Amino acid sequence: MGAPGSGKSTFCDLVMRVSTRPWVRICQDTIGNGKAGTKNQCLTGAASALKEGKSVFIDRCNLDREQRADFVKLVGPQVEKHAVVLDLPAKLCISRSVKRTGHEGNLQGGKAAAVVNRMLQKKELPKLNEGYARITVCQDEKDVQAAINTYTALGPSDKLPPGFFGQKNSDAKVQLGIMKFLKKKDPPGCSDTVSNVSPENIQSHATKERDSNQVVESHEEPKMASAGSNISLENIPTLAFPSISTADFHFNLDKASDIIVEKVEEYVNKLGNARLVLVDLSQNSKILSLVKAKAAEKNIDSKKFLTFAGNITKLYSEGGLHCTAIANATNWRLKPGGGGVNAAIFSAAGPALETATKATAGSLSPGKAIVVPLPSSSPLFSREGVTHVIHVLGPNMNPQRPNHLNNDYVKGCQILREAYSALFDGFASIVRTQGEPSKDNFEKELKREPQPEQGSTNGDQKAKREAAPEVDMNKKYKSFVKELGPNVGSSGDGNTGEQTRKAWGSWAQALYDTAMHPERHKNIIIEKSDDVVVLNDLYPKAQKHLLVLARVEGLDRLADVQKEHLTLLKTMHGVGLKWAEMFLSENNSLIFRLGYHSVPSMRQLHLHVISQDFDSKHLKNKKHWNSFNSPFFRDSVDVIDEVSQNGRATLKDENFLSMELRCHRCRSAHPNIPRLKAHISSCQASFPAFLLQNGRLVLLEGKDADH
DNA sequence: GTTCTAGAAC
DNA sequence: GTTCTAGAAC
Repeated sequence: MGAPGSGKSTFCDLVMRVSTRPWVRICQDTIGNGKAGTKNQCLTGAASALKEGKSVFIDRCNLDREQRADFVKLVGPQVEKHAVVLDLPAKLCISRSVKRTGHEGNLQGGKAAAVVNRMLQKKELPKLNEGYARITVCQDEKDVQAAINTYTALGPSDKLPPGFFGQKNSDAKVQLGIMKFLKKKDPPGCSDTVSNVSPENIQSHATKERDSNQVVESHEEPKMASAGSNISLENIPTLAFPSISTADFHFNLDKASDIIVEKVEEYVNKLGNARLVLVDLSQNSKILSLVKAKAAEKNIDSKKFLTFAGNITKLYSEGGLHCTAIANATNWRLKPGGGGVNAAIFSAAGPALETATKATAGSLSPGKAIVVPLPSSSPLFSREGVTHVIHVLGPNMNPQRPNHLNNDYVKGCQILREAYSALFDGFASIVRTQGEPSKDNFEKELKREPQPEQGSTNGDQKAKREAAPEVDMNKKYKSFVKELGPNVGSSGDGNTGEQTRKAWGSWAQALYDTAMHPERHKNIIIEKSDDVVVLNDLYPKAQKHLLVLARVEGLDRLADVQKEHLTLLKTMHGVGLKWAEMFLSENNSLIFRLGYHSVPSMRQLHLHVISQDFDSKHLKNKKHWNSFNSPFFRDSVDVIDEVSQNGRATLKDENFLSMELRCHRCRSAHPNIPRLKAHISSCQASFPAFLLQNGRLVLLEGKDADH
């Protein structure tokens, strides 16, 4: 399965060239005497090849379930069905498709892009319950090569293990480094096969689209919105737990990982929609990779069980992962200290946890766990949204410590199983009694704290608002580890405020100087008050693009913003809004968005007020586009919400800037800036749902960005 | 932030 | 040959 240009034919060819298995490739592009044929021809061809005892590749896009269902149904269970999904970046597929139809000139190329876009919008990843014994999802060239190797090595009577392989993050927000893919040489000999990959799809769709514009204008419901935007947020009870007994208690990692996976598998379904997260501080954690591999083998739902490298006491503030409960691998006295996770959690939770723990129990025996509700005075509660700590004691295999099991792994494994059962039972009891402890609850809890600066007028918005940060493990984790350094551990607080900051270059000082010395810049300033200065962006990226500068020394960027700046943020928003409305009164077709760059290039906090036409000669590169049209752009309304609730705004990774180019309305992908600009100049699709909410878009009253 | 430009992509 | 991107310099 895969879009045109994803490399299906190449895949088959490379396998068949070396494989000792009798393969037959059924390709709709060539099945009609070397020309494109029909689906029925493919079905018949496949059936007869199977009857002859051959193995068959169905070389066909098969992106939606309906298309592939007939092939799965073709033969009974005696024939094993596999899916290999070439889920490569849209841009790469487009680029290859355009290349192979290029002889017809640009128009053809443009249609290829349109077709790939359209097809990808219909993409449904296959599921095992469609009838596949094995599914392999390839998301980059490395995955593809691995799958090629796997199938090449498959002898005539060999079998592959069943299950789902490959990451399922179909809604990955960042697809980086397209150029890296393109720079790679195609495998030798593929150039002659590439030319006949699925032209039928392109031709037939291209014919249908002959009268339409060169690029897809999706006037349909923008399905891609859910894939590329921030709409879906995890809002579910989550337990973060460290690996029990494998650190100080020296429990064998391989055995421990087996038990973790076994117990997770047992509980993951009992827990309903709740989620389990195995956490380890180390970036190269052996236990994490063992567990990850074994969980994948067992096909455990990756939405319900994840592994996460990071500091368990800062999962929300540093990792963007909100966990309702965290497990503490403690000692039998339930006392702080001793190093490791126990020391870290007691230290981060403050004396409140010690008191609450004492009130619950005096000691703990191996294999047991106790649930301790965390008082709201604990920083773990207020900062991280953790409502419960579950202390758990595992078996001790460390001969240097008292009461060790003398290498008795029969007993050790039994106790470790008990420990995880007790832990997950404890979590289950929280889930049951709390109903749905969610981010919303977390936010409600936070709101209980006195917030003098906060008006009560927008409470309604808050309830609907999408809770703060998305979970984006890889990105988050990378920057997170960079900040913490590899060995920052149990010491607790104090080292997280300072991030690695680039120094400002001389060219980055212009806005700072304007804000601090407005009198020197009278010619460009269009409004000035004690709090802010407003000016037109020197290189506007849209018809209307202005900046509202904060006039506070030391407030260089969003990362510097704290709760004390809430009033200022609201002032800036108000000023920006006023200007947007002024522009709207002159041109009622404009639509505005107000927000900040997560990592600005210019010093001095500045709010962008920018019209959504992006019609500008200054918009020249990917960074320009993505800085306004990826999660890197933080809407002012969200920043205000986050700062008022958490005291800081979430910043998104700079990697978003190299994300593939997608239309901000219909979310279609485009191979380069000129093509993107040609598309957006006429795309009238409705904006993604995310932008239609909470006043993120500013437009004329009565006008509807939805139509 | 932009400009410049080599070299890749087309 | 022309278009486009990415990285360095500023």
